Amino acid sequence: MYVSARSDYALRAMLAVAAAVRGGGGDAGGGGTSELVKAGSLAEVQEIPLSFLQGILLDLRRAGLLLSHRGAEGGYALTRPPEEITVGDVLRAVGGSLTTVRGLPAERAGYHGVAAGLTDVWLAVHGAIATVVDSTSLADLLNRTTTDRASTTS
Amino acid sequence: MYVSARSDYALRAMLAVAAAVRGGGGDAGGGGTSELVKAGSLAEVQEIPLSFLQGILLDLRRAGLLLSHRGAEGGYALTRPPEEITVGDVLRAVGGSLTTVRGLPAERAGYHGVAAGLTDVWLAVHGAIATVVDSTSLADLLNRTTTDRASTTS
DNA sequence: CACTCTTCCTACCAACTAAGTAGGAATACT
DNA sequence: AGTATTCCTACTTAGTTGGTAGGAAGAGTG
Repeated sequence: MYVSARSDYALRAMLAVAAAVRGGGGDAGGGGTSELVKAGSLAEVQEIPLSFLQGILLDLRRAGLLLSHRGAEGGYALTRPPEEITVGDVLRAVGGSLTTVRGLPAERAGYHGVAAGLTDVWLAVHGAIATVVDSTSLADLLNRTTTDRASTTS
Repeated sequence: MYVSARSDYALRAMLAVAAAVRGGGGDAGGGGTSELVKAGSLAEVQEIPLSFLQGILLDLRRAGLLLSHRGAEGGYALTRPPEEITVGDVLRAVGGSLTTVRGLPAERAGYHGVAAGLTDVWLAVHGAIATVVDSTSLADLLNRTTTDRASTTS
């Protein structure tokens, strides 16, 4: 499994958005879509090149994971609570299929002869990966961070 | 998980070697390293560019999965019975680590702040993949091929 | 309306990797 | 000596990845 910079950045950005809403405004907010986070602040806090990040945020919005507002007080917010967004959702939003064999989506690798059994292996691997990433939500990751390992040194 | 052409070819070549020994000579051979398969015949039966395959076979030999002999009646053979060689062995021989985050080997991705929990996700994914590929041997794949699905049309 | 701030979108660039090729040196057998 | 094969290095080519630049479109403010 190769995790590209794009996927990595996307996850970090989503986590940062989720955390900002939690810590910044908390549960007090009443209205509809308050607590927007700007791309610039995401880039800064997670050390991601801003213009690169903007393209990623666009993908996440198109995939329906983020909503955005332009203008002076614009920014980004999650469309769903962090409990309902999984790592798999984010990965698929920016990266397409989870497993590919030479660029093709696993099930149509086209083997002949003695290699036919390989298709099953790739499908099994795909299933194993999906199980992990689809059962881990952003909320899980945030809790793990703040309770379990509060800023360990190096 | 991206399966490169290199990894794919490596697995198919190993399977072809294992099958050739099985079908060609069987258990009759007495001496040390009989039943050598030539790179050319592997390339042909699995439709792999020969000179590309040669580099892959070299990696497999260096990793201790194949032995080779030069000269007129030269070729390749497995160093261990196909029951004791797993898919994971082959993948690691040609591809290095199974999971990488932006080129780095998973455990040293270097996250700060709210993203710290991601390391655990990648380790879990790595474990899930390893479980699958390390519990599937070449012999498993050969049996699956010959019994379960003997040359299905298209 | 003018101005500012931010997202949006397109095009582009540089570096790297993957896939494949070519040509020859070493080695083994006849 | 001669031939067949593995071995090894260097190279080419095409595609992807990571990152940058520059503006157009929208949203609020005085």
